[in-house]
Amino acid sequence: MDALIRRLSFYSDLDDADRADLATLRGTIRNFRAHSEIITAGQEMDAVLVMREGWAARFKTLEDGRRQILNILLPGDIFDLQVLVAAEADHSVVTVTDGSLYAVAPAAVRKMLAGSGPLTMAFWWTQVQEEAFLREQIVRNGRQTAQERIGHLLLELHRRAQIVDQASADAMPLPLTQTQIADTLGLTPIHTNRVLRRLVRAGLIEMNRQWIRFLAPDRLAEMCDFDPGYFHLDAFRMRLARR
Amino acid sequence: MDALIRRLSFYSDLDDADRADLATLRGTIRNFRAHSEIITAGQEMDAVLVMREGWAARFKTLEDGRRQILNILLPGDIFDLQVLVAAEADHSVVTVTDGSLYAVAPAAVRKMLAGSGPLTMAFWWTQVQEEAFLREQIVRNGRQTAQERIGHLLLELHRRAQIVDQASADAMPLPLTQTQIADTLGLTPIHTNRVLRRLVRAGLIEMNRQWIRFLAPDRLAEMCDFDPGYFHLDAFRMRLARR
DNA sequence: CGGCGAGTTGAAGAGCTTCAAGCCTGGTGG
DNA sequence: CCACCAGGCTTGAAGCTCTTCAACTCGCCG
Repeated sequence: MDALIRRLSFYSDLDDADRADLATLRGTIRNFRAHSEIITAGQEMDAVLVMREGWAARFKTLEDGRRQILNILLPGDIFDLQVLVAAEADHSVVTVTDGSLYAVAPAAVRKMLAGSGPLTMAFWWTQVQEEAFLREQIVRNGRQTAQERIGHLLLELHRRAQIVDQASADAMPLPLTQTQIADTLGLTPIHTNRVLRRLVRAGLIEMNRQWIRFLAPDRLAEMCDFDPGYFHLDAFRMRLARR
Repeated sequence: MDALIRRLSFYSDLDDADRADLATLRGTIRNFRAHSEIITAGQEMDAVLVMREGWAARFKTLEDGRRQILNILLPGDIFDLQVLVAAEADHSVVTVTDGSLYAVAPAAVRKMLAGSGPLTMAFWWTQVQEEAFLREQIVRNGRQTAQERIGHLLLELHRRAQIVDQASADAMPLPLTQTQIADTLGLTPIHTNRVLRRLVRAGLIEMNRQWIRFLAPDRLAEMCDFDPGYFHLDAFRMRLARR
């Protein structure tokens, strides 16, 4: 549960008792291969799933096959806390890479959420953050140009990867295909490709099939109006300090 | 707290004790006029706000003034449950009409959430639903045409208004301006206008500045691939029955 | 070595935006 | 009481971003 501990610790200083509580939540580990559909919309859920290793993507498809990725899931991300109250999934999840996840019994999670300690608050936090990612996704796809969207998404993923120790200061693994990026940003793969090439030619990024390097992160951030305030990282630490 | 009770009751059968608990949550009533900014991004939050009467809209603006509405708030909607863990708002809220809201102390809400009764579950539910609305908004704006987006949004609002008794079977008050609809759907007001007129000419809807009537709801729903499954209404009732 | 998935590039076309102008309605003040 | 003004709605015309259709390349795995 390394990525999860790492992520929760980012918000809340967990002591040994908290870590022990977290251990009891662990549940079973399930491995998965790339491109497998872990959850299918309409399916009845029976466990809370937590990403352990690898990347995945929430998505919905329209009748005629158009696909929209809602959010990318990184290690440490929790999906379907909604299983606690909802019977069926309203969207699907597909894996991007090989990896593994924890499947936790809803009852254990519900018990943990009834508490009020640092662990509970940290969990709440991941949910608040997840919602902020969705909101940012709406702004990006609703009001930004293709170039801005791509830059913004890449910077968000980089920051999120850093939080769980999966990225260096100016580079990270990027296992997404250009089609997946396009489906995230409401674009066609063709246009996504053209814009990515343009960013490379402009000397802003460098990339291959598995990695991306940010050559001028500040210029990129300014170009696409990226302000990581919605991560609420500082705010939370301030609040902790205040208690 | 009529709309809130109405909404929570839709998911969970609240008995008198639950209603009494809810009453203690009531907090203070604040009135507002149309077009006032209730919450400004970056502002520190001190209360959980619940819509009582009137409509509002969450939104974010980019540096250069482009505006994106994230979600429309109807009576019974709860905003900023995130105040429980986050210090500052990451988006703004502006009112659409005159109205009023409840301001509830975070401590009271936190206590309520630590429970596990029908009231707590119903609150969780509103949050799950809210997240589903955000996801649907992403699909709409990412992969649907202007005409589909508009039809889909109108049908969603109608369904939500019905839940809190603010709409009849085929009509509802619609206080949004075309510019606000455009800002919700990532379109220009000009194009929004053109498409709305087209829907009217096609005999699908009838509207004026304050009202909309659905003349052929089924045809409209089919045209824009509207499936209210993401409201999770049935799923929840099933789960309740199962306990 | 053959084939498949992913990436790349070109050319034509559609949907939506931008710029521009006029209209309608409700509220305000002389 | 009515003229005026502002905000919202409506319509036209031109233009740009992104899409669609098409073809070709590259790298990898069987």
